[in-house]
Amino acid sequence: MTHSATEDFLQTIGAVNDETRLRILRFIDINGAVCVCDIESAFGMIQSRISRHLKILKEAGFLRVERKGRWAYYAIRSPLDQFRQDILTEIGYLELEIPLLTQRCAT
Amino acid sequence: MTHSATEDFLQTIGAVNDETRLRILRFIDINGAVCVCDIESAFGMIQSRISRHLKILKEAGFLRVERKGRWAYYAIRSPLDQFRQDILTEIGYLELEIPLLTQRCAT
DNA sequence: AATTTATATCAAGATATCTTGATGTATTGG
DNA sequence: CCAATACATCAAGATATCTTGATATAAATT
Repeated sequence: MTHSATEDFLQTIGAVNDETRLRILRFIDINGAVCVCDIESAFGMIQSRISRHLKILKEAGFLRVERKGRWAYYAIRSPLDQFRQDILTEIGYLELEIPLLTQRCAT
Repeated sequence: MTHSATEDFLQTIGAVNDETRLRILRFIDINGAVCVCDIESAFGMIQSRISRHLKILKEAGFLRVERKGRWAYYAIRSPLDQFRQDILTEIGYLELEIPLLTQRCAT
């Protein structure tokens, strides 16, 4: 399904209208490509919740996925258009609680 | 009540996460200071609905109000910070249905 | 002072979004 | 082949947001 510019705008805006997604987006921005279980353990949130938020961020054009074996690596989509880049920059100014990526789940 | 940077961001984003508000914001951006009844008649929406959306846009930092007699004139707040300006610019690219301001209600 | 006009706000129903727990699918390792 | 792991998706309840209609306030007009 294709999107009008307005639908695209609202989808982009809607994706960053949630603090959990802001934190996840920033976490990925800081750490680069990470798999779902990395986020899950760093944030202490259940998997379905993380998966859902990643899907929303991906469909809004902020993230890309690359599957390797059983893992799905999410990273900031590149290149980002100017507007999404502006949003990401703005998110960088917020005082979000971003957990540390202490250990990676992929062996 | 004061806001954290994150709350401010979410309030700003939340304000433009609604197509009606995008249209109202753009309408004001195009026409300059307008009163509530101008918007009401141009959009063919009931007054409480317009009033509510204006309040949300004002509290999110996009609009200012100036009261003159019984009218309340809403205009784009100036100066706008860079991020809100970026958002407003982006809204300018959308194909929104913006009604014409044919007649002003203030005599 | 009473009425009209412009605007704001509130309560209630409709709609959308978020979270959780359960289930489904695919890949890897035994 | 079977079990375990990583991830996706769905259904249901909780929460938030939007719309409408009713009511409140305040200024202007009579």
